[in-house]
Amino acid sequence: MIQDPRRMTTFNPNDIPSRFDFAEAQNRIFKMWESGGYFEGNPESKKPPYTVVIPPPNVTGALHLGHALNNTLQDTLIRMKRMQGFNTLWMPGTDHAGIATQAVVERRLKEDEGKTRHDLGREALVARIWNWKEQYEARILGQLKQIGSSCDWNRTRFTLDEVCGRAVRHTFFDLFQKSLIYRGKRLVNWDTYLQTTVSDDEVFSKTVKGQFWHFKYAVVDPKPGEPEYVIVATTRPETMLGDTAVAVHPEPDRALDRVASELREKLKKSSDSEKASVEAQLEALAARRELMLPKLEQLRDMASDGRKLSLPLMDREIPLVCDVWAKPELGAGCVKITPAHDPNDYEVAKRCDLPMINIMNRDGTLNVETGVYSGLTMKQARKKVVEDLDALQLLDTVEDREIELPQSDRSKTAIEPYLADQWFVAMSELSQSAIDAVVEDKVSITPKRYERGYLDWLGEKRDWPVSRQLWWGHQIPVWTKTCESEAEVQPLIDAIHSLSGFDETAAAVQLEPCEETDSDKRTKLELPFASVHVCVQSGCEDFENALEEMGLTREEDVLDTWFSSALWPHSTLGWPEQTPELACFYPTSTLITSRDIISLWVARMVLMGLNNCGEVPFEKVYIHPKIQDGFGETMSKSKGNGIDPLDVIAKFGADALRFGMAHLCTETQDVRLPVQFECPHCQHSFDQTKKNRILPKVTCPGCKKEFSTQWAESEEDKALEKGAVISERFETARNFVNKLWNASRFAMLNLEGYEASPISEEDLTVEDRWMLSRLTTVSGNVTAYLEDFKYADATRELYEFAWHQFCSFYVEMLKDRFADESKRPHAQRMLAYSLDCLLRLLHPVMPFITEEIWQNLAQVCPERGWSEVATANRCIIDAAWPELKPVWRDLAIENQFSLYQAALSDLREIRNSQNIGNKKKVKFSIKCAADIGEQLQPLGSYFSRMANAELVALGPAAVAPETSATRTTAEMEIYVDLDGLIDIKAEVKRLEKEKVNLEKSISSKQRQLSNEKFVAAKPDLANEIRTSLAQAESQLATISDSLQKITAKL
RNA sequence: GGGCGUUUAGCUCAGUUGGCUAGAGCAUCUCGUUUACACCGAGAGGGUCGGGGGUUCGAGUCCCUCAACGCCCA
Repeated sequence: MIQDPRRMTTFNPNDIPSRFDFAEAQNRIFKMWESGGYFEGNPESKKPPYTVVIPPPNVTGALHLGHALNNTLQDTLIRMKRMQGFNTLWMPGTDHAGIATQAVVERRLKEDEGKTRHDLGREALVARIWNWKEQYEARILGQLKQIGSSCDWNRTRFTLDEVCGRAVRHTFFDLFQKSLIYRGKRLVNWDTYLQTTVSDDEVFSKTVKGQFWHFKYAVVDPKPGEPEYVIVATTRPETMLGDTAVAVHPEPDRALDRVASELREKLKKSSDSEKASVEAQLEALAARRELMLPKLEQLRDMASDGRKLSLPLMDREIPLVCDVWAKPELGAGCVKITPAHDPNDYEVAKRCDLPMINIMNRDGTLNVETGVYSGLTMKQARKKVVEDLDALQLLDTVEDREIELPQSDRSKTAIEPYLADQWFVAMSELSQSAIDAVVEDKVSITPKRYERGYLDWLGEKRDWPVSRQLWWGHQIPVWTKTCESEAEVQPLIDAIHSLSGFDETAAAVQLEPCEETDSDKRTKLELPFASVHVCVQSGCEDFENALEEMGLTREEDVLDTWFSSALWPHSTLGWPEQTPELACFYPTSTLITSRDIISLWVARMVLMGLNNCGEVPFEKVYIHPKIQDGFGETMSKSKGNGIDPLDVIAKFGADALRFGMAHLCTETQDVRLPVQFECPHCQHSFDQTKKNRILPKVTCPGCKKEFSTQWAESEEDKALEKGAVISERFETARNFVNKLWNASRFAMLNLEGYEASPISEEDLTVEDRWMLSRLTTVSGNVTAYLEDFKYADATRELYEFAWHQFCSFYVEMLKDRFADESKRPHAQRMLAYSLDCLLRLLHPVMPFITEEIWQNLAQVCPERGWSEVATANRCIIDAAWPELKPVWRDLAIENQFSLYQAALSDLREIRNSQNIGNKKKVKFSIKCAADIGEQLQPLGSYFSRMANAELVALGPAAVAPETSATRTTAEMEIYVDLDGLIDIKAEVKRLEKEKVNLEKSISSKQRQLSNEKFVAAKPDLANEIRTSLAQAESQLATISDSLQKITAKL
């Protein structure tokens, strides 16, 4: 009986339950680690640093299994590094997730109170979002801790907190000063519901049924021979109100030639099934060329001649222009140009210097530019425009057609291309730096195939629109005043410069000339000359106030959420302050994330890290798989197939969740995780289907009772108990936890009387040496696998070793030795030593159970070791990572042991096929070469425990008993004496099968050896095959002989 | 349309540079409560490696092609 200081109770191995009470242990152990300061990175430490920054989860909601995977992998890595003696820091935090969070809170506001954000006002809405954030952040951090994440929680950051805010402002100021940030009018994706710009990444396109409308635009004063109308086609008739031109192709003949030659290329490559269709297209094109080319050339000439068209409904003359955007192979070959509402038309307008007319208000209704259509929604306007054109007999034809409609991922409403003032980051130089970092291998991406997407995306060097018309985010630190005339500009700038507090480190000035657009000219008599923008550093409130007194107003927009995320690796360490943390932990070591944000986040972190700190933010990036459900669909709450990690933890435990996650994490592919409902009444689990996963309540097929799901809304449904959504795939891991727990329980029960002492090499038995050899190999492999992010390989190796080698063989064999007083002390030391190593190897993946066992082990054998005995670390979390002596790796011993394993497995198979009860002891002989006999000799006694079989003869002289079952391996013949027991038919059947197998194998080997080219090319391999052929032939002879004998008894 | 990935046992996945009878877990079947563990132990059955073609002495593995599925970018 030993006092246990942790529990202030008496530790008795007999009291250890046969199952690990993970629910109780997890919280207790996590608190112990946290209060012990084990998670803390120390910037003063002399140890080499190892840093990981968490991909900050969005505060929009709870974590899902993808997060569980992501954080398991990070924690596994950081725990191994901690044990390897690094000064580790895993930096935690959450992301404010701008539009996503604001959209969630706004939706709730609308649903619960019927209010919009404008009813509430900026300050009140932001306060509400902060409230939401506090709630969800607490939940998210709680989830991360439940998973076991060993982050340095005292350093938890939030992308919108003061420290990150300072970094954002500093960065913005720096880029502004370098003129890498500028303001301009651009066509943006406008979400009319949220009334904000959304980035390209937040837009997805949906294919819907629509129409393709053809209109006639009259030619103004056509010359003789010229058409009276041109026909244009569109899927969006209402946009014609903003048309400022119609384009035709400048070289229709060459354009048609190019299309034709592309088709011919395609024809060469296409399969038989496709050929007919491509040929038909070519013919149609040729016919079209015949028919249309003169007309297209005429239109081109009209355009060059400056001919104008009359835009119906608007009474506006618009030019006919030449531009390559027009497609001579389609329709009438003319395309209407709406620069302010279509990305392609916008480009045309820039090339042809066309006016741009904005016809939309921010809420998606039409503005005053559209005259009588003003105030209508797009949908209403479409109907009216079509009707009005029809009434004027300008509607030509209408075709049905599938169209791609851009949708906002945030509001799920249609996106309108919209011309707006936006702030941009110029990407040319910044992108190049991030490209170079990867090309020069300063940042390595694993798996390597993801490099390409990263490089391609950065290679486009598209400027980054960073302003968002939101209230939740970092407000852009720019104050602006518009100057009506040139004369005002310099005095204003002078005045700003002479303000108290102005200096170049605190404020920067940009002048933005106003772009002339046709629209501006017509709506305002006098065009303002320019805008003066002043960007202000943080901590200059007085200066800001002074600017406002001068009549400058602060930009209302906030920054894209990725702007602050891009700074995460250095902002969290305190940059721009030169903190000890920054000096110690930057650049960080490894980033572990998912592939969908390689460009959005990873690439931007690299370029911002280089810009701000002059060094890459991390050396390695590991991209992990994505988790899908059993149908290959991504998991999400909105589909009903999302699994809450906490449900998995509640049912299987955090270690099982983690082991299961790591076990799934293979390099090549995404993983499918079939999803089940678990009945809260009878714990029966059954597969989710696409049908039942969207129901508010489900009937359990086991107990026939109903339970509710996440969709329950009615009072009646909500009153039902809620069923969890889980996956049975974690059972394997849970069973493994149990196995480990019981193996260690066995150890505690048998370590009574343990006396610490160095292990004497003389006392090592064959099985000890085998265990040491395996342990050495496994620890080397696991280390290498984890360093290379091969999590699945590492867990497979550990599972196989712990279960099928350590438990099934080594522990079983120890039982005999524990029974022998003289062998007991050495056996105990070996058990303590090998279990100790195994626990360390498993700790990164399964931290809780290994810590619990470690501390229990300390109760029975606090002092352990090999050649030197020392008191084990108090906690396994910072125990040293196992480094075993390479000389222990002994293939000869492993081969010797596998002889025993092969014989054992044949014995067991005979017992089973002959249906011999466990309690019936059998006698058997092994006929083999003398050296094989010598190798088996020391292990011979273990056949008794492991197969209830007594080895009566071993070696070349052994003979088959009169009535026996026979098995052969490459090196041995095994005869089990079955006098009075034998099931002859079963044995005949078994032997015949074996005979067929051997014959198959022999003929395949003979075929190979008779192949002269093979023997010449691979002599070594041929020799091996010769040896194994001889063995197989000898086996066949034995089997045939036995078969003959036994058949005679039938 | 472009790029990447996947297709191996009923399910989820391994399978190094081509080389002996293609492996594991779960599920199925048989036997078993031998005191660490029934969340256990022993054993068995189950695969023309998506289809076709090629290179090779030899292809799950390399090449071409067709098909299906998934993801990313336009």
